[in-house]
Amino acid sequence: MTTDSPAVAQTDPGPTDAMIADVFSRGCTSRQALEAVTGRWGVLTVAGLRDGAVRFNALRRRIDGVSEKMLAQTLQTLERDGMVVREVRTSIPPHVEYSLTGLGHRVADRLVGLLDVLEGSVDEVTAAQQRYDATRGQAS
Amino acid sequence: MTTDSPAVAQTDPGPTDAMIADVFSRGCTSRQALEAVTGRWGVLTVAGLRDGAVRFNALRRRIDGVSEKMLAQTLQTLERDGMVVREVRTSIPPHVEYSLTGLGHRVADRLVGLLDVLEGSVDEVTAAQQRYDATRGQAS
DNA sequence: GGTTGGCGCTTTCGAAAAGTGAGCGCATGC
DNA sequence: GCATGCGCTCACTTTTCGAAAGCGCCAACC
Repeated sequence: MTTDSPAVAQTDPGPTDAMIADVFSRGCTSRQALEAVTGRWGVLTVAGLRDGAVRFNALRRRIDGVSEKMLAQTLQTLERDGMVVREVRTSIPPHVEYSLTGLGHRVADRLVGLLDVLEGSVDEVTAAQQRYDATRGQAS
Repeated sequence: MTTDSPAVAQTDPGPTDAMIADVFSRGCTSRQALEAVTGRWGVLTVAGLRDGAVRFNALRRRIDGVSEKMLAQTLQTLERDGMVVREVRTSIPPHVEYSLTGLGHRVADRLVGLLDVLEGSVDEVTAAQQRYDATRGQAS
Protein backbone atom coordinates (compact mmCIF):
# COMPACT_ATOMS: atom_id res chain seq x y z
CA MET A 1 0.00 0.00 0.00
CA THR A 2 1.34 3.38 -0.90
CA THR A 3 -0.62 5.46 1.52
CA ASP A 4 -2.21 4.27 4.68
CA SER A 5 -4.84 6.92 5.21
CA PRO A 6 -7.90 5.83 7.13
CA ALA A 7 -8.89 9.39 7.87
CA VAL A 8 -8.90 10.85 4.38
CA ALA A 9 -10.34 7.86 2.61
CA GLN A 10 -13.94 8.90 3.00
CA THR A 11 -13.70 12.46 1.80
CA ASP A 12 -14.90 13.49 -1.61
CA PRO A 13 -13.20 11.82 -4.58
CA GLY A 14 -12.25 15.12 -6.20
CA PRO A 15 -8.60 15.18 -7.23
CA THR A 16 -8.04 18.50 -5.54
CA ASP A 17 -4.81 18.35 -3.55
CA ALA A 18 -2.36 15.51 -3.65
CA MET A 19 -2.84 12.85 -6.33
CA ILE A 20 -2.37 9.98 -3.98
CA ALA A 21 -3.82 6.99 -5.69
CA ASP A 22 -5.85 4.99 -3.22
CA VAL A 23 -7.82 1.94 -4.23
CA PHE A 24 -9.74 2.11 -1.00
CA SER A 25 -11.52 5.27 -2.00
CA ARG A 26 -14.26 4.95 -4.51
CA GLY A 27 -13.79 7.29 -7.41
CA CYS A 28 -10.08 6.75 -7.69
CA THR A 29 -9.00 5.68 -11.16
CA SER A 30 -6.97 2.86 -9.69
CA ARG A 31 -10.16 1.45 -8.27
CA GLN A 32 -11.76 1.49 -11.71
CA ALA A 33 -8.77 -0.38 -13.02
CA LEU A 34 -9.00 -2.79 -10.12
CA GLU A 35 -12.63 -3.46 -10.90
CA ALA A 36 -11.82 -4.02 -14.54
CA VAL A 37 -9.20 -6.56 -13.59
CA THR A 38 -11.07 -8.22 -10.76
CA GLY A 39 -14.42 -8.25 -12.46
CA ARG A 40 -15.98 -11.66 -12.85
CA TRP A 41 -13.83 -12.57 -15.87
CA GLY A 42 -11.04 -10.03 -15.68
CA VAL A 43 -8.42 -12.14 -13.97
CA LEU A 44 -8.83 -15.13 -16.23
CA THR A 45 -8.90 -12.96 -19.32
CA VAL A 46 -5.66 -11.19 -18.47
CA ALA A 47 -4.05 -14.43 -17.36
CA GLY A 48 -5.22 -16.12 -20.55
CA LEU A 49 -3.50 -13.51 -22.66
CA ARG A 50 -0.24 -13.79 -20.81
CA ASP A 51 1.39 -16.26 -23.19
CA GLY A 52 0.90 -14.08 -26.25
CA ALA A 53 -1.73 -12.91 -28.69
CA VAL A 54 -4.89 -14.99 -28.72
CA ARG A 55 -7.96 -14.88 -30.91
CA PHE A 56 -11.36 -14.19 -29.49
CA ASN A 57 -12.88 -17.62 -29.76
CA ALA A 58 -9.68 -19.34 -28.75
CA LEU A 59 -9.68 -17.29 -25.57
CA ARG A 60 -13.33 -18.06 -25.08
CA ARG A 61 -12.65 -21.76 -25.33
CA ARG A 62 -9.83 -21.47 -22.88
CA ILE A 63 -11.78 -19.63 -20.23
CA ASP A 64 -14.25 -22.27 -19.25
CA GLY A 65 -17.70 -20.86 -18.65
CA VAL A 66 -17.42 -17.38 -20.08
CA SER A 67 -20.11 -16.22 -22.46
CA GLU A 68 -19.36 -14.39 -25.67
CA LYS A 69 -21.04 -11.31 -24.38
CA MET A 70 -19.07 -11.17 -21.18
CA LEU A 71 -15.76 -11.91 -22.83
CA ALA A 72 -16.35 -9.16 -25.36
CA GLN A 73 -17.34 -6.77 -22.61
CA THR A 74 -14.42 -7.70 -20.39
CA LEU A 75 -11.96 -7.27 -23.25
CA GLN A 76 -13.41 -3.89 -24.13
CA THR A 77 -13.10 -2.66 -20.56
CA LEU A 78 -9.54 -3.94 -20.31
CA GLU A 79 -8.71 -2.32 -23.64
CA ARG A 80 -10.14 0.96 -22.46
CA ASP A 81 -8.04 0.82 -19.32
CA GLY A 82 -4.91 0.24 -21.34
CA MET A 83 -4.19 -3.34 -20.44
CA VAL A 84 -5.22 -5.11 -23.62
CA VAL A 85 -4.67 -4.37 -27.28
CA ARG A 86 -7.15 -5.40 -29.93
CA GLU A 87 -5.82 -6.03 -33.42
CA VAL A 88 -7.93 -6.81 -36.46
CA ARG A 89 -6.28 -8.74 -39.24
CA THR A 90 -7.97 -7.61 -42.43
CA SER A 91 -6.80 -10.72 -44.19
CA ILE A 92 -9.19 -13.36 -45.37
CA PRO A 93 -10.79 -14.57 -43.25
CA PRO A 94 -10.50 -11.54 -41.00
CA HIS A 95 -9.72 -12.45 -37.46
CA VAL A 96 -9.15 -10.52 -34.27
CA GLU A 97 -6.24 -10.92 -31.93
CA TYR A 98 -5.90 -9.72 -28.39
CA SER A 99 -2.68 -9.19 -26.51
CA LEU A 100 -1.39 -7.48 -23.40
CA THR A 101 0.22 -4.07 -23.17
CA GLY A 102 3.15 -3.34 -20.90
CA LEU A 103 0.78 -2.48 -18.10
CA GLY A 104 -1.22 -5.58 -18.90
CA HIS A 105 1.88 -7.69 -18.51
CA ARG A 106 2.77 -6.12 -15.21
CA VAL A 107 -0.73 -6.80 -13.95
CA ALA A 108 -0.69 -10.31 -15.37
CA ASP A 109 2.51 -11.13 -13.55
CA ARG A 110 0.96 -10.30 -10.17
CA LEU A 111 -2.18 -12.15 -11.13
CA VAL A 112 -0.28 -15.27 -12.02
CA GLY A 113 1.36 -15.12 -8.62
CA LEU A 114 -2.09 -15.05 -7.08
CA LEU A 115 -3.28 -17.88 -9.26
CA ASP A 116 -0.31 -19.97 -8.27
CA VAL A 117 -1.04 -19.46 -4.59
CA LEU A 118 -4.67 -20.38 -5.13
CA GLU A 119 -3.95 -23.40 -7.27
CA GLY A 120 -1.41 -24.58 -4.77
CA SER A 121 -3.83 -24.19 -1.88
CA VAL A 122 -6.72 -26.20 -3.22
CA ASP A 123 -6.45 -28.77 -0.46
CA GLU A 124 -6.32 -26.11 2.20
CA VAL A 125 -9.35 -24.35 0.76
CA THR A 126 -11.32 -27.56 0.42
CA ALA A 127 -10.55 -28.52 3.99
CA ALA A 128 -11.57 -25.09 5.22
CA GLN A 129 -14.83 -25.28 3.31
CA GLN A 130 -15.70 -28.65 4.78
CA ARG A 131 -14.89 -27.45 8.25
CA TYR A 132 -17.01 -24.37 7.78
CA ASP A 133 -19.95 -26.26 6.32
CA ALA A 134 -19.82 -28.84 9.09
CA THR A 135 -19.89 -26.13 11.72
CA ARG A 136 -22.57 -24.05 10.17
CA GLY A 137 -24.63 -27.01 9.10
CA GLN A 138 -25.42 -26.52 5.43
CA ALA A 139 -23.63 -26.70 2.12
CA SER A 140 -25.90 -24.75 -0.14
CA MET B 1 -18.42 -31.00 -9.27
CA THR B 2 -15.63 -30.63 -6.81
CA THR B 3 -12.56 -31.28 -8.88
CA ASP B 4 -13.03 -31.93 -12.55
CA SER B 5 -9.90 -31.13 -14.47
CA PRO B 6 -10.25 -32.37 -18.04
CA ALA B 7 -6.51 -32.69 -18.56
CA VAL B 8 -5.68 -34.81 -15.54
CA ALA B 9 -8.90 -36.68 -14.97
CA GLN B 10 -7.71 -39.83 -16.71
CA THR B 11 -4.36 -40.35 -15.05
CA ASP B 12 -3.55 -41.38 -11.53
CA PRO B 13 0.16 -40.69 -11.16
CA GLY B 14 2.31 -39.62 -8.25
CA PRO B 15 1.79 -36.52 -6.23
CA THR B 16 4.06 -34.41 -8.41
CA ASP B 17 1.60 -33.39 -11.10
CA ALA B 18 -1.41 -35.39 -10.07
CA MET B 19 -3.38 -32.52 -8.64
CA ILE B 20 -3.02 -29.88 -11.28
CA ALA B 21 -5.52 -27.38 -10.08
CA ASP B 22 -6.66 -25.25 -12.98
CA VAL B 23 -8.41 -21.96 -12.40
CA PHE B 24 -9.43 -21.91 -16.03
CA SER B 25 -11.83 -24.77 -15.60
CA ARG B 26 -15.06 -24.02 -13.87
CA GLY B 27 -15.71 -26.38 -11.04
CA CYS B 28 -12.17 -26.37 -9.79
CA THR B 29 -11.93 -25.37 -6.16
CA SER B 30 -9.20 -22.89 -6.98
CA ARG B 31 -11.67 -21.07 -9.15
CA GLN B 32 -14.12 -20.79 -6.29
CA ALA B 33 -11.35 -19.35 -4.19
CA LEU B 34 -10.45 -16.99 -7.00
CA GLU B 35 -14.01 -15.78 -7.21
CA ALA B 36 -14.14 -15.28 -3.48
CA VAL B 37 -11.02 -13.15 -3.64
CA THR B 38 -11.79 -11.28 -6.84
CA GLY B 39 -15.44 -10.78 -6.13
CA ARG B 40 -16.58 -7.19 -6.03
CA TRP B 41 -15.19 -6.55 -2.54
CA GLY B 42 -12.85 -9.46 -2.05
CA VAL B 43 -9.60 -7.74 -2.93
CA LEU B 44 -10.20 -4.70 -0.77
CA THR B 45 -11.41 -6.81 2.12
CA VAL B 46 -8.34 -9.01 2.13
CA ALA B 47 -6.06 -6.04 1.61
CA GLY B 48 -7.81 -4.17 4.40
CA LEU B 49 -7.12 -6.99 6.82
CA ARG B 50 -3.48 -7.17 5.98
CA ASP B 51 -2.25 -4.95 8.78
CA GLY B 52 -3.87 -7.01 11.53
CA ALA B 53 -7.20 -7.81 13.12
CA VAL B 54 -9.92 -5.32 12.36
CA ARG B 55 -13.46 -5.02 13.60
CA PHE B 56 -16.41 -5.22 11.28
CA ASN B 57 -17.46 -1.61 11.26
CA ALA B 58 -13.91 -0.35 11.22
CA LEU B 59 -13.30 -2.38 8.09
CA ARG B 60 -16.51 -1.12 6.63
CA ARG B 61 -15.42 2.46 7.20
CA ARG B 62 -12.09 1.77 5.62
CA ILE B 63 -13.45 0.21 2.44
CA ASP B 64 -15.17 3.16 0.89
CA GLY B 65 -18.47 2.24 -0.71
CA VAL B 66 -19.09 -1.22 0.65
CA SER B 67 -22.47 -1.96 2.18
CA GLU B 68 -22.88 -3.89 5.41
CA LYS B 69 -24.56 -6.70 3.60
CA MET B 70 -21.82 -7.14 1.06
CA LEU B 71 -19.04 -6.87 3.57
CA ALA B 72 -20.68 -9.50 5.75
CA GLN B 73 -21.19 -11.75 2.75
CA THR B 74 -17.67 -11.25 1.49
CA LEU B 75 -16.21 -12.00 4.88
CA GLN B 76 -18.29 -15.14 5.22
CA THR B 77 -17.18 -16.42 1.85
CA LEU B 78 -13.55 -15.67 2.62
CA GLU B 79 -13.91 -17.35 5.98
CA ARG B 80 -15.41 -20.41 4.36
CA ASP B 81 -12.52 -20.59 1.94
CA GLY B 82 -10.03 -20.43 4.76
CA MET B 83 -8.58 -16.99 4.19
CA VAL B 84 -10.18 -15.08 7.01
CA VAL B 85 -10.77 -15.88 10.66
CA ARG B 86 -13.71 -14.52 12.57
CA GLU B 87 -13.30 -14.11 16.31
CA VAL B 88 -15.99 -13.08 18.72
CA ARG B 89 -14.81 -11.40 21.89
CA THR B 90 -17.25 -12.38 24.58
CA SER B 91 -16.28 -9.39 26.64
CA ILE B 92 -18.75 -6.64 27.29
CA PRO B 93 -19.62 -5.23 24.90
CA PRO B 94 -18.99 -8.22 22.65
CA HIS B 95 -17.26 -7.31 19.45
CA VAL B 96 -16.11 -9.21 16.41
CA GLU B 97 -12.66 -9.18 14.93
CA TYR B 98 -11.52 -10.41 11.57
CA SER B 99 -8.00 -11.36 10.62
CA LEU B 100 -6.15 -13.24 7.92
CA THR B 101 -5.04 -16.85 8.04
CA GLY B 102 -1.72 -18.00 6.64
CA LEU B 103 -3.33 -18.55 3.29
CA GLY B 104 -5.02 -15.20 3.60
CA HIS B 105 -1.68 -13.53 4.12
CA ARG B 106 -0.14 -15.26 1.14
CA VAL B 107 -3.04 -14.11 -0.99
CA ALA B 108 -2.90 -10.62 0.47
CA ASP B 109 0.76 -10.28 -0.41
CA ARG B 110 0.07 -10.93 -4.10
CA LEU B 111 -2.90 -8.65 -3.98
CA VAL B 112 -0.90 -5.81 -2.55
CA GLY B 113 1.56 -6.25 -5.40
CA LEU B 114 -1.32 -5.87 -7.80
CA LEU B 115 -2.65 -2.85 -5.97
CA ASP B 116 0.75 -1.21 -6.11
CA VAL B 117 0.95 -1.70 -9.85
CA LEU B 118 -2.51 -0.28 -10.29
CA GLU B 119 -1.99 2.67 -7.99
CA GLY B 120 1.27 3.43 -9.72
CA SER B 121 -0.32 3.29 -13.15
CA VAL B 122 -3.15 5.70 -12.63
CA ASP B 123 -1.77 8.15 -15.18
CA GLU B 124 -1.29 5.42 -17.73
CA VAL B 125 -4.80 4.14 -17.22
CA THR B 126 -6.33 7.58 -17.41
CA ALA B 127 -4.47 8.33 -20.62
CA ALA B 128 -5.56 5.05 -22.13
CA GLN B 129 -9.17 5.73 -21.21
CA GLN B 130 -9.10 9.15 -22.83
CA ARG B 131 -7.50 7.75 -25.96
CA TYR B 132 -10.08 5.00 -26.14
CA ASP B 133 -13.02 7.31 -25.59
CA ALA B 134 -11.73 9.73 -28.20
CA THR B 135 -11.26 7.00 -30.79
CA ARG B 136 -14.47 5.15 -30.21
CA GLY B 137 -17.16 7.82 -30.45
CA GLN B 138 -17.59 7.86 -26.66
CA ALA B 139 -19.36 5.44 -24.32
CA SER B 140 -21.95 8.11 -23.50
C1' DG C 1 -35.97 5.61 33.01
C1' DG C 2 -36.63 6.42 28.43
C1' DT C 3 -34.52 7.45 24.44
C1' DT C 4 -30.72 7.45 21.55
C1' DG C 5 -26.99 5.38 19.32
C1' DG C 6 -23.39 1.96 18.05
C1' DC C 7 -22.40 -2.83 17.18
C1' DG C 8 -22.78 -6.96 13.96
C1' DC C 9 -25.24 -8.74 11.33
C1' DT C 10 -29.96 -10.33 8.48
C1' DT C 11 -33.97 -9.25 5.72
C1' DT C 12 -36.47 -6.77 2.08
C1' DC C 13 -37.04 -4.92 -2.10
C1' DG C 14 -35.93 -2.42 -6.44
C1' DA C 15 -31.94 -1.82 -9.68
C1' DA C 16 -27.98 -3.16 -11.95
C1' DA C 17 -25.12 -6.69 -13.72
C1' DA C 18 -24.30 -11.34 -15.59
C1' DG C 19 -26.00 -15.14 -18.32
C1' DT C 20 -28.76 -17.08 -22.50
C1' DG C 21 -29.87 -17.39 -27.03
C1' DA C 22 -30.60 -15.49 -31.26
C1' DG C 23 -29.03 -12.87 -35.20
C1' DC C 24 -25.69 -10.71 -38.59
C1' DG C 25 -22.39 -10.18 -42.39
C1' DC C 26 -18.87 -12.66 -44.40
C1' DA C 27 -16.31 -16.74 -46.04
C1' DT C 28 -15.36 -21.39 -46.45
C1' DG C 29 -16.52 -26.48 -46.80
C1' DC C 30 -19.87 -30.16 -48.45
C1' DG D 1 -27.78 -24.34 -51.77
C1' DC D 2 -26.99 -25.25 -46.77
C1' DA D 3 -24.45 -25.55 -42.76
C1' DT D 4 -20.63 -23.90 -39.94
C1' DG D 5 -17.27 -20.78 -37.81
C1' DC D 6 -15.84 -16.16 -36.87
C1' DG D 7 -16.44 -11.82 -33.86
C1' DC D 8 -19.29 -9.61 -32.21
C1' DT D 9 -24.24 -7.10 -30.90
C1' DC D 10 -29.09 -7.16 -29.41
C1' DA D 11 -33.22 -8.54 -26.67
C1' DC D 12 -34.56 -11.11 -22.71
C1' DT D 13 -34.18 -13.88 -18.17
C1' DT D 14 -31.82 -14.82 -13.97
C1' DT D 15 -28.65 -13.77 -10.55
C1' DT D 16 -26.50 -10.50 -7.75
C1' DC D 17 -25.90 -5.84 -5.60
C1' DG D 18 -27.02 -1.95 -2.97
C1' DA D 19 -29.74 1.26 0.22
C1' DA D 20 -32.49 1.12 3.94
C1' DA D 21 -34.59 -0.83 7.65
C1' DG D 22 -34.93 -4.14 11.46
C1' DC D 23 -33.09 -6.76 15.49
C1' DG D 24 -31.19 -8.01 19.92
C1' DC D 25 -28.00 -6.25 22.95
C1' DC D 26 -25.89 -2.92 25.83
C1' DA D 27 -23.62 1.87 27.10
C1' DA D 28 -24.32 6.49 27.48
C1' DC D 29 -26.83 10.65 27.66
C1' DC D 30 -30.81 13.70 29.38
